[in-house]
Amino acid sequence: MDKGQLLHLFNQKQRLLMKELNDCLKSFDLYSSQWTILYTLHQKGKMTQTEVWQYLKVEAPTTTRTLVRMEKSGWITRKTGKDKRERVVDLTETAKKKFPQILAAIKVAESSFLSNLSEEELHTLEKLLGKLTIERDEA
Amino acid sequence: MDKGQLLHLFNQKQRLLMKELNDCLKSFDLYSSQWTILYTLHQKGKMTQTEVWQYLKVEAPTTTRTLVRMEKSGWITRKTGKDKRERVVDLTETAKKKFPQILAAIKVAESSFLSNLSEEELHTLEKLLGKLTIERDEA
DNA sequence: GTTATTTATTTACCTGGGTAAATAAAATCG
DNA sequence: CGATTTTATTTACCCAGGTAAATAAATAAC
Repeated sequence: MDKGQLLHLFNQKQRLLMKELNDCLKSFDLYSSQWTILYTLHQKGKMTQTEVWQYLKVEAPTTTRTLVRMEKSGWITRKTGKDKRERVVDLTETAKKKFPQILAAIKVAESSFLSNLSEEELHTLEKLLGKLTIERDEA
Repeated sequence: MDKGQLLHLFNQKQRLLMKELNDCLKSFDLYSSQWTILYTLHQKGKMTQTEVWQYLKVEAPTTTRTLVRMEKSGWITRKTGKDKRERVVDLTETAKKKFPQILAAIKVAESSFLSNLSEEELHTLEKLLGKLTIERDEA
């Protein structure tokens, strides 16, 4: 088995998915990463920025930048908490109101992307993806 | 099956892989996308830029930029062909000489990433990834 | 042969992933 | 309490994905 080819395929499909999601979010003035955060906040409610990036496993500076953009475009608020170092992030009313529509559009795109897989294959894929790892030297 | 969660996992693993590959390429002053091009040129020999981006399914401007960087850092040459619009891309001697070492390092990283999958699971994963699609309206 | 169209590439500008280093506030240590 | 260390966030700067529009050369059309 050519592992390089397999991982190349993996990358290409990921880009294809991102492209499709961005396309589908375009009409809402949203981008895929922003949607991920929006969805997370909708599920979990108020979070500090650290909670956000740790949960999404994205680096802090990347998250900061995306959150700043989302604040500017009116999707979230970033209020200073009791601990004045931290920023508490929350959805705006507008975001909450628009959420169902966006979710519906996303679900269409996601279902389309996965449309050739049976329920069983979906489970298999999830299981196999879960096995992909980087072995890190533990100190 | 929560498709959103599955695709989120998909993204996270892809980022993990990219991170690992970039890490492993760091000592060669290379980046994952540059490696992909380097590998392609090693396999296929001289190519025009259009052949490169069409083969890798990456947009032309993205490819141009990466190729310019690779030219600057001495991995490739970009010569004007008979058709003066096109640029023919080729590996430098340095690149050819260093190639085996880099390939070896990459293979270690890739094998590590896939180390929890059996040969059969690798085939299954490839098959499932191949089924991921975006249905485009055909004109 | 001159004009119009296509094709290859580039430029300018987004978003978004990363790292390294700088703040600033809280917590800890002595 | 004052000094040190930790923690949360930000800033600056990479690389890399995308789109839209501009060149420039080749081709096609007239």
